[in-house]
Amino acid sequence: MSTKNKILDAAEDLFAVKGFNGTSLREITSQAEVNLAAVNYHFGSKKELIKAVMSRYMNELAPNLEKVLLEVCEQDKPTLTQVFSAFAEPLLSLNDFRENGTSNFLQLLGRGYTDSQGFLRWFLTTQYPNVIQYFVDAVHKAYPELSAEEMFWRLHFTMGTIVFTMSSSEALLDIAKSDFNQDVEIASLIEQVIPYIAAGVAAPVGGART
Amino acid sequence: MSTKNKILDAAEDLFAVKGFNGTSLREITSQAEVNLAAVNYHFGSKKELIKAVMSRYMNELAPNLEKVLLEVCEQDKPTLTQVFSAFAEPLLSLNDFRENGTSNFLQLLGRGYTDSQGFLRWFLTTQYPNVIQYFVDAVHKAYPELSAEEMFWRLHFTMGTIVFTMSSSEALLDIAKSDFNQDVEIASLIEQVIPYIAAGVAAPVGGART
DNA sequence: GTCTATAATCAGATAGAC
DNA sequence: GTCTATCTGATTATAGAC
Repeated sequence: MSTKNKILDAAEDLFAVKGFNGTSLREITSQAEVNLAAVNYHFGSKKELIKAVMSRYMNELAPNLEKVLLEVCEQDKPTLTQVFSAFAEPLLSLNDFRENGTSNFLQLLGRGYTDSQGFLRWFLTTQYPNVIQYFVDAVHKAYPELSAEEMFWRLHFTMGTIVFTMSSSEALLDIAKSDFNQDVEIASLIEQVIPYIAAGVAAPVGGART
Repeated sequence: MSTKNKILDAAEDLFAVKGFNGTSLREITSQAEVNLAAVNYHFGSKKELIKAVMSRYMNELAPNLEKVLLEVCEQDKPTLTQVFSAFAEPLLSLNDFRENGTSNFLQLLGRGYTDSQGFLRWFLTTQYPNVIQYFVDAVHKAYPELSAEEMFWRLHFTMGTIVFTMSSSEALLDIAKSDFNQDVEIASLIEQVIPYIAAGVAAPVGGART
């Protein structure tokens, strides 16, 4: 395996667990068993390394997401559950791409939102605008009564649910195991979150009474 | 104002924006206009300072939360919307406690969950167990069909929604302003999130079809 | 491309004068 | 309690030999 990939793999694992700020290049190169200077040789800087780690996943994921979201859009009257379920398969197939790919990617997503003051949000919206556009279209088709403002907020609530859950998923899965003797996999976690976010987005406008 | 409080105030503001890892003691003391050595004199270490910042809010908030949650529990058949709405008033009253108190506190909560690898979760569950217990009781009374496992997951989804939304609230409020010319306040954000989380927690067990 | 060595900077913490 | 000065160790990044 090339030095570049060894660095990417080690960086990904460490970033997911300890965050971008919390991981030093020394930890990365030592876990990757390469020389410290290799990071700057291959990537130029730590910031570029972070981008490279994220791009590797997004380049794999984006075409698949665009495909399934377009398919949902082509239906006459898609349901919100269908929209959110569409994410499951592309996300889970990241596990074939790399070991723990799904949870690593979602954790990185969470880290990027909170660690680096919006840098990742900028990166995603400028580099992968289609995914976001298709998603908004799909939700709009499933729930046309939702105004643009309400859609904006509810999608961010949803992003929060996913990203936060996944960025603390390791701890949560541990607690679930010790408290309920329940050996939850990332796949079933995704299954559990879908009804939650679908119901949240589908909530009646202007105050639910549930 | 005492040196100790000047440090607490500055630390709080910086921690909320840049996270615990991302804020140095030098930044804190310089913004507080006190000497660098004062932090270690008054608090002993950076970790203790973090605890002190969080405790100041929790000691203010915990009794109020316990009170309103007990009130909800005393009702015959509370609704989930009532349970979550109960949080609004104590949280918003943090704005009287300190400028931007509500959003600062919620951002700190979010930081603590992702920055420091579970340290804050440990801190809250061991130092303020009553709040959590009363909350779980209230939700159980409003939705008794929910099993302990499902409750566990849905409450963490809810925590994610709140915490993530608030930790990126500054950016989100900016976007909302420029995109929709909508001047949203933290209070109306809380109002908007309540139907979302109430619907999510209330989602039918075993797969919603919405 | 890979290495050693080191520069330049910044971190948290502390000793000791006042 | 507050200050200056400094220690110790870690960080990112780079220069230059091989």
